[in-house]
Amino acid sequence: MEEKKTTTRAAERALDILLCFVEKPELAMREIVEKTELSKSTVFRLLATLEAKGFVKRDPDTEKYSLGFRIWELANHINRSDDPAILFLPEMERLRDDIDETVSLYVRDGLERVRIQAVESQQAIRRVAPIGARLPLSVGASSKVIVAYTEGDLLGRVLSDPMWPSGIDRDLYIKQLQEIRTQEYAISMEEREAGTAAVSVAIHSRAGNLIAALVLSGPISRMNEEQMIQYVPRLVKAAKEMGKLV
Amino acid sequence: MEEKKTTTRAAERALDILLCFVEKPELAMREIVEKTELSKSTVFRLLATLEAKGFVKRDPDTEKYSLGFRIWELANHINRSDDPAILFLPEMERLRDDIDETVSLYVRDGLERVRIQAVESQQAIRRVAPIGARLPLSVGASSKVIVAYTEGDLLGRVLSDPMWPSGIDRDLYIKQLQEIRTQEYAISMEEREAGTAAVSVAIHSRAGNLIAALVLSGPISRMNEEQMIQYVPRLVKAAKEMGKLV
DNA sequence: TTATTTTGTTTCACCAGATGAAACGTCGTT
DNA sequence: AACGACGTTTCATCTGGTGAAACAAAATAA
Repeated sequence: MEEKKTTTRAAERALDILLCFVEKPELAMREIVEKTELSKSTVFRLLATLEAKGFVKRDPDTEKYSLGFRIWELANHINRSDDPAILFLPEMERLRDDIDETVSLYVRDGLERVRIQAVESQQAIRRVAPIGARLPLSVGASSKVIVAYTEGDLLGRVLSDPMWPSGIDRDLYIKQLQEIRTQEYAISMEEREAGTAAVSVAIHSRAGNLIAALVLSGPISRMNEEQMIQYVPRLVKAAKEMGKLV
Repeated sequence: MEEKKTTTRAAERALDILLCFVEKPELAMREIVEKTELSKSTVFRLLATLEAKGFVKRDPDTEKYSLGFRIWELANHINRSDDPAILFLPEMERLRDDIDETVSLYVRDGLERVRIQAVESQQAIRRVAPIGARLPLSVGASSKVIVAYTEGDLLGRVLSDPMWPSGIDRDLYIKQLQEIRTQEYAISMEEREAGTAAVSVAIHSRAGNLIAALVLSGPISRMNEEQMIQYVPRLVKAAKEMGKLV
């Protein structure tokens, strides 16, 4: 699509290696070679660089790599309020007040999504949304948003996950992802839970990275497809506002 | 000194830029150029790379850079128990039990040190050590250990800090740093607080990075110079053990 | 206002140094 | 002993990272 090449390959690759640890906390060099599709020598050298700077460490027994103390050090210097869960809360509340359905925020963790923030509708019948809940990436509107906008071979790994539900058609799933990328929202009707519908959009940073999936969910009695589509512009607006904060 | 060159320059430099944010949470490009002593073009390109991957973000108004959401993301995937404050606690307790003086752990934050962990002596007269206390890098045994083993121009910045105490001789301070690097421990007698003495050693990661300063402190009535020097081997042993954990 | 400085962005020719293939080492397994 | 899996090192090739310098934009001075 866009062709901007003001980036440095070697650095880019080193950062990619760091991001591998989001999938799995401990990695052998071989696994990193597979994930990044770089040559053994390159990964070896970049890992040596990262290790020398303390960004990764290596267990001398298992010889596996994991994130090093520098990450911990940097994390201490990142503003607590940079946590999307805190940063996005006011905008989520505004959205909930406008529509009065439950609003959730999901980020990916490996092959799952985690609800890191939620504000519930104030109606008697409402979707309850405990923070911290973990759900698979195979079903649900926000799952598809996350997979649709994540670069790399996440899709392949989700599809080949042994936990993939036998009731779900892989080809349909792939087709839905395409649709999501063009229409920029995802809808699910009673996909994971009977009686529940949801509509989700992606939150991107200014640089274009996927930060999280924003979801509006409620009972199908109030949320038919037509209704949900009418909510989309409001959702998109909220996601844009949130993106600006990151 | 040591000549190992299995590292990648570009990646190394990108990581150096990230570490600049430990000093100051918001940096203009110019400041990063100064700190890293790289050329403008290089910093510009590397920042673009870091921004594209979400490791730094740029405030569109001030045009200043700060750490991005990826750091937050990685931080969520680092084991909570990788925090030195938790990781080193058992070894600190062992040390305290052996010597029965207060043991503290300091890390640097800008031009200060922060006590991130402490276990106190169980004697009636003892050094009390509240966790979270912030002290200047100009005085105290652990300050000098931190400055002595930190690469880059930390020393210059400490010396030119307007907060430098007028009572302390800069040349003496520099000389003491040299001594610390050769003898591998630092001693302070009533330097910051009357009646208190301290002996400190560095904790290095296996890769050779300074993680923290380990300090034993107590009343001068029990801690004369001779006595403290006898404690050094035990301190060094503890620091070695801790270094293995990182 | 115009001149000057400071800071950020883009271009470009050069060649340092990043790269991947392949060889080598070192385990553990059959 | 032969094999395979994984990590390490070497090396010839040539990509792509580099800094200087030009350019642009914005702030400050005059």
